[in-house]
Amino acid sequence: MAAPRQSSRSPRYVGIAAELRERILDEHLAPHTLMPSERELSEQFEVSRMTARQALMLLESEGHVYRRPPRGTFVAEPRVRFQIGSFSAEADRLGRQASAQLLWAKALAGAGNGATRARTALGLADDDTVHAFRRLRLMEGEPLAIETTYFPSALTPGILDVEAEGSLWGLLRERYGIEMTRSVAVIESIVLDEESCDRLAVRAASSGILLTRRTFDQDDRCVEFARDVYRADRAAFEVSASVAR
Amino acid sequence: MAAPRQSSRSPRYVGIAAELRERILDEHLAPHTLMPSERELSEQFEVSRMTARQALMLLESEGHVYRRPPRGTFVAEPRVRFQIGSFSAEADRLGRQASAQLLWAKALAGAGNGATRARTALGLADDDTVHAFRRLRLMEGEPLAIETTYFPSALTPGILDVEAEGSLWGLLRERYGIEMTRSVAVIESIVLDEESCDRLAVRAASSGILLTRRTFDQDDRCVEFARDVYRADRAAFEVSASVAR
DNA sequence: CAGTGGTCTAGACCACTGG
DNA sequence: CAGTGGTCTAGACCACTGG
Repeated sequence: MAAPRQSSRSPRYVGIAAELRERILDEHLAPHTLMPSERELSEQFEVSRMTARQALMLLESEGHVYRRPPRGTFVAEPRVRFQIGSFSAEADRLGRQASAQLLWAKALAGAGNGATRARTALGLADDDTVHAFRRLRLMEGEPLAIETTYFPSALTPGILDVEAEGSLWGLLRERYGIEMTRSVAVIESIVLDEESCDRLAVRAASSGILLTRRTFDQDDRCVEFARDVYRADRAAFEVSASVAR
Repeated sequence: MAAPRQSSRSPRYVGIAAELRERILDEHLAPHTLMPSERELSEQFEVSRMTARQALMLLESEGHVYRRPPRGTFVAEPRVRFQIGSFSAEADRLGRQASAQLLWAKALAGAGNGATRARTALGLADDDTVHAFRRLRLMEGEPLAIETTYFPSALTPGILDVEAEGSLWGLLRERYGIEMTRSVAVIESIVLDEESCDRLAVRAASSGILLTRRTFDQDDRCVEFARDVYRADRAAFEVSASVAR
């Protein structure tokens, strides 16, 4: 029940995490390799299970391992590098299979539901409606992001009736003659909410990257507002910018 | 010593965090307002201190509160929005005071120390040297980022002897006639290492945003490689991109 | 010196999975 | 049914700060 001497300066769990991290990196442990359980670690390092647990939780937050109760803790895969606004294109470039699972599609009017924010971003009036899609995006069958996309209803009649398992931007081009030309986005680090964690198959309160995007067409109209949530342990973003003078 | 019924579906600490989050948002608690201590919460909610602690740690990871032992837990400030490659410029735009604290400046040759990686990024040969700076960047006196910047030595003779408290890009322009024109960057979510946490005055293993950047000049030579680490709770990035066809 | 968060112990019960 | 991680208890000692 008593705590022992605090002889060394850095906590036990940090040292245990460092040793496990070294094992993963130095021995090039393959992704999905099973790690020792919390109880095994607590015996090996002669600490309580809560301390062993802290070490594994640190490694998880770093993206080195992932946890799948009640199966165990496993070595994680490296991150996928994305460019703004092109989940499908980036998958193509990497030679991987991208797909989308429609969660919902609806027309939004009035306030609330993100409709107000979307209308503002799209430069619409208060009584305009928007068409909205929420889709789970997967790469090689693994869920990586949840995209919520808003289009002005006036520009996209009938879009809600189309199957939305592929590229929405492709649909805009082919069906509505709208060419996306540039995007402006904000990227930030967030904690994922409960629903997102479920959908993305990560544990509660995992770290995520929020990308909020406005996309403009050939006439420089804002034709898309999107709020995309990515798994922070699996995604990185590549961006380019010209330097302001 | 025994755990109680697990009657409701969501954990106690999530509910406690939700209630505290609501207090902060609904009552518009001012940044730096003192929150209840772990011991106070454990009494109020009739849970053990470890459970109250879990709730506060969740709020901390969300950026709603920050902790300053042994003073207590406080309401956090909102995030600052950055553009790629312009700490000083963005501070100007926001009407805030930016500054830099030089941590070190040196010439790097041979392998290791990030020199190999910097040379590769800058397109240099193995026997070229690079000039490197590490600086703590502050806004209104608050540390927000640690920048590590590499320049080809051949292009920047004598740069190590200049005071580096201001804009390095300004220095390049005025002293070396180098105009930065565009940047390519990768943004990802990381866990901050021990030294970075110390410098940025956040707790061990806090979440950070890593921005790795290459910047090109008027002749499209890569003249800068940078590895910048931002506090995830205080920074967001605004980027723009043209759509690939 | 009172009070804080950080770390740690040595247990407990839970839902859930795969063999 | 054995084993996992998730949650939780009821304590403990620590370094450190501000009054």
